[in-house]
Amino acid sequence: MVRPTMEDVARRAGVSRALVSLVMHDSPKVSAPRRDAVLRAAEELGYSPHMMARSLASRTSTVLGVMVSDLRNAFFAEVVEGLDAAARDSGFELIINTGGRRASREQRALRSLLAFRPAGIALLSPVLPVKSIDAAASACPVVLVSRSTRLTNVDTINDDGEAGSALAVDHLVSLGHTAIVHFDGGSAANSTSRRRGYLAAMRKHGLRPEVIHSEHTDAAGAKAVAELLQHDELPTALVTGNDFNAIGAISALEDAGYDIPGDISVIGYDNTSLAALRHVSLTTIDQPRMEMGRLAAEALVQRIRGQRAEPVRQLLNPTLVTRATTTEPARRQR
Amino acid sequence: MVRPTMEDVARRAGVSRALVSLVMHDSPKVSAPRRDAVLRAAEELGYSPHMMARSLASRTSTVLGVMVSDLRNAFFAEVVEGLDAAARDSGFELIINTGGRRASREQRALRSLLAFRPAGIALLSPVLPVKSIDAAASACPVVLVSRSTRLTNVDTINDDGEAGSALAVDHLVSLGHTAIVHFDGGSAANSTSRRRGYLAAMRKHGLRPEVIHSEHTDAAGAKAVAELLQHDELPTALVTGNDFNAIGAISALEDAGYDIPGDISVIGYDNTSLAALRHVSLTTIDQPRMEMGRLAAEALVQRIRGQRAEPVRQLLNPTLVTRATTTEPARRQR
DNA sequence: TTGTAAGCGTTATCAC
DNA sequence: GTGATAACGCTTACAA
Repeated sequence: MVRPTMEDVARRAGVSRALVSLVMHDSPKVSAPRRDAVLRAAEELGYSPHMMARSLASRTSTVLGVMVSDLRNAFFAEVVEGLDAAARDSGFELIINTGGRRASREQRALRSLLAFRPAGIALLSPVLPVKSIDAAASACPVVLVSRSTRLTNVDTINDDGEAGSALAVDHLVSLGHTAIVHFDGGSAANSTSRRRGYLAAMRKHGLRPEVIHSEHTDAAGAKAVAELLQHDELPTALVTGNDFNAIGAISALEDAGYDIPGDISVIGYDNTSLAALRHVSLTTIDQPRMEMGRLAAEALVQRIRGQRAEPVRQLLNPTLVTRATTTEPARRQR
Repeated sequence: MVRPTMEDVARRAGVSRALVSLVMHDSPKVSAPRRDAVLRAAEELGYSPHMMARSLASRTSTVLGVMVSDLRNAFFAEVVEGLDAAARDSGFELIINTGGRRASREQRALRSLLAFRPAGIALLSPVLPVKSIDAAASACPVVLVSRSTRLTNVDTINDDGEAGSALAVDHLVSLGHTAIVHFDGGSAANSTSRRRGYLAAMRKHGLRPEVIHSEHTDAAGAKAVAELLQHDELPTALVTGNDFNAIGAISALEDAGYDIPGDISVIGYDNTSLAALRHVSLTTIDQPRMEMGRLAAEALVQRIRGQRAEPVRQLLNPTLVTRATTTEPARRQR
């Protein structure tokens, strides 16, 4: 388990350590024969540079710290995948910690990351207090995904939840719907902006908004439908808080004898992989999650390279994915 | 961005660097007043130890390298989550790289990880050649998840795909089914053992097996049903290669006018989050994915601590999750 | 072009 | 208990 060092390579190649260092960074100012000798010696010994030692000596880092609440959440997993791809392109490695959406655990995770003196840190939807974020930002560049801030030394990458909900409402209105109800996402981080977008869009079209409180699960979607069924008159369309909620709602509506989309159109949010299943085929709102990860990494790299000082405020546009759960309203109201 | 060092803390507390080091490791052989002085100085300066320097000087590492093909795959995301939890419990951090299931990329990812001189490495379902794995194992402890090996210096954590399929067949047989068809997973890494388990279980029960070639997607499931419908006589039950395939099959069968499970019982594999949706409510086979991650981390930690030299060969038992897509066969055959 | 030597921020081994 | 001092594996002026 004891690996060869630069010293070993130097000795074997009959040169100095500094020369080996130059070769490893393929510096142009090394003569061909020496370079070959070094490369051969390294090859024979199975030498590979020691990143930590390199980092320490050069006072630079090729590590990007990432704090994510939970990788099982497909949203974060995709953002991390985007981060990873962009980081690799720029020669960085990811060191990942989970925070479980609990401030205390996030605090610890952040401290661990900082101990590696990373070149930059990406915080995905953190619940950390602003002062912790500010403190981190004074140690290295920081980018926030799915969270806003006024800190000018911190970049942010967000998806435009208001625009997404507006897209959903606009789509339904263009199909002829006027009675459109929103199932909201309760305490989830993104539900406020989604609700706000729904309300604004309804008002814009001169329609009366109605919000039923729900959560981001299929059980909650079914429960919200139960509540809805108490009404004298049913809406012709539903804008749900996310795909799971939509699936639960559809299932409950079908159980109650309604046809989707014949009787009621339903639209989800997130375009999770299940929305694409032919069994589900859910019309929904897509956010460019991988893209968000890429942009986060790029924002960090720019700051690391000192190419930018002003904060970046990315607000990504969601798009509508039309599938089989939305159509024109039935004529039953006449 | 220039952070205080141990030297700074020592100076401010009026002690030597060595003493600060002792305090940071809360060594018992430091007098209370000195310890307090050091702690206060550290606090005031916002000092935090430099992991890389510590690693270098102590010739130890608190880093676990992880290579995963794709975090968007829920299976791997959950395994990583388990790794992360167990690593944190033992004081390790994860540094993650993706390999995209391409040997060349995996090779590069592995090299990157090794450059950090990690304490151990976890390879999730790698397609790397054995010799690369062996080479890595000569640098540090290595654990393989979802891949077997004869290398005795490498541990493996696998789920028992044969047992899982047998569980599915046994369940159906106990309900009274005899005409049970398998949709296999094609070129996927796990499909061979699942198919083998199906075949063995059918033989065990004295039943005639029938395999229809398919893939791990819902579209493939639907396609396999189309093929099935050419038959004169339909089976009463389906053992599919995974949950997506099952959903696609169910959807296609319903479109063709069959009731699930009234006419045909269907069983999935993986217990993905979508199987639990009430709209789907799929009977399926569950593998303890988080647990696999935990065990992988523990295997590494044991080797790192020198507590074990013999290889670990974990074969985890899957379990049957009974939901709404399986029931007794209809009597139509009489 | 190549070598020398002084760090980088720690830990570890000694003396005291 | 506490403090020098020599590593750890590498980079980087600066000399040669």
